[in-house]
Amino acid sequence: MRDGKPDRGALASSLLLDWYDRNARVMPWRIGPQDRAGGRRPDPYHVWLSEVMLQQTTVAAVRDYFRRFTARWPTVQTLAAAEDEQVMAEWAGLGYYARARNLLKCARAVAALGGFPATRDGLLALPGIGPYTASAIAAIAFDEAATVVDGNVERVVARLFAIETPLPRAKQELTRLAATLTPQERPGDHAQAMMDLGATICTPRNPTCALCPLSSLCDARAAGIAAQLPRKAPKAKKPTRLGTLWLARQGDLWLVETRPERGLLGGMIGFPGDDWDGAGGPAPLHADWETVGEVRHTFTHFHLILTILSAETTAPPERGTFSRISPAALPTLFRKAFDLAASRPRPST
DNA sequence: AAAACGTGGTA
DNA sequence: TTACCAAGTTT
Repeated sequence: MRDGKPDRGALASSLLLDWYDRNARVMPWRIGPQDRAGGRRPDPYHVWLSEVMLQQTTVAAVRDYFRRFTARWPTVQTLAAAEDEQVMAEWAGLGYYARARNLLKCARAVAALGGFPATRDGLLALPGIGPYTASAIAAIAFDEAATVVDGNVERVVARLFAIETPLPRAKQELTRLAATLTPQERPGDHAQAMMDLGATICTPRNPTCALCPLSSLCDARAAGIAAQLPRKAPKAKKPTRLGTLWLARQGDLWLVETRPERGLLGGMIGFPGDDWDGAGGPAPLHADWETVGEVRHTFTHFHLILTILSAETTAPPERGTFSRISPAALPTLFRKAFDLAASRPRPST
């Protein structure tokens, strides 16, 4: 620019936006580039809700959850007024349950404020909103020229500038470089374009460079190392843990307990179990327990193999409460155990 | 600052 | 089956 050379960031952004105008993915929470140009704005509530759901979660998994949440709670005020258990139940199966707890805290804070803060800094102060989400909402809902850096953007930028430093060490440099691409005009479309490009063209394994609007500017492409970037530090092997789950039944009622707010599956309904450390533990009530099978499940940082014990009983429990449950309100691990025990034939009365 | 925190799809 | 990956945040 000042030196007369074309600004690489501005050129990249321009090419990217042209591509986005023709190739933007359609999503329930998104205002497409055409409507956007016509002056339509996305509802900040929709942007926030979708962004939180999309944290470490695929678009395919989020779609139906987003539709159910917005059908049931059309505004942040209605969500703020919802009961915790209802929101946790609606989130069940989506994972990372701290998001749902923070979602409610955030909705209540926003309702108390009378609306969403319109700046990145203001958004950053809210629970469950970190650097990525604050930038995304600021850019998409409020046209702030904030730089959005998610896994897609890290990959696109690492390749565009051929950054060979492995993640997470490269994070700061990638953020700095991503900022050189962020335009003052259409920052929200730019952010979504970067993510669409990363999700559909500049993919982790086999990038389709032939279709990429930025291929002529891409250093990694020129060096023939696009598919090798970004480099990542090797991950630790997951340990395997063993445990037991007790599924006690009284007709249509099952013995369940609400898990502590903090920690794994926090705040969710679950069946009583031991500590999943292989040591076993006392059953929640005295009964003639029958082994009905085994459930294997993998969490972020360990594999789990649970023995599922079941009993039909009227004995008083030492833990938990007998309740009518909806399998859909259970985290996936417990839903697997439920499916096993519930499908078990039992003596008719 | 490293570790905790879910799930389902894909190679 | 195993490992990686997906619009990260919190402690």
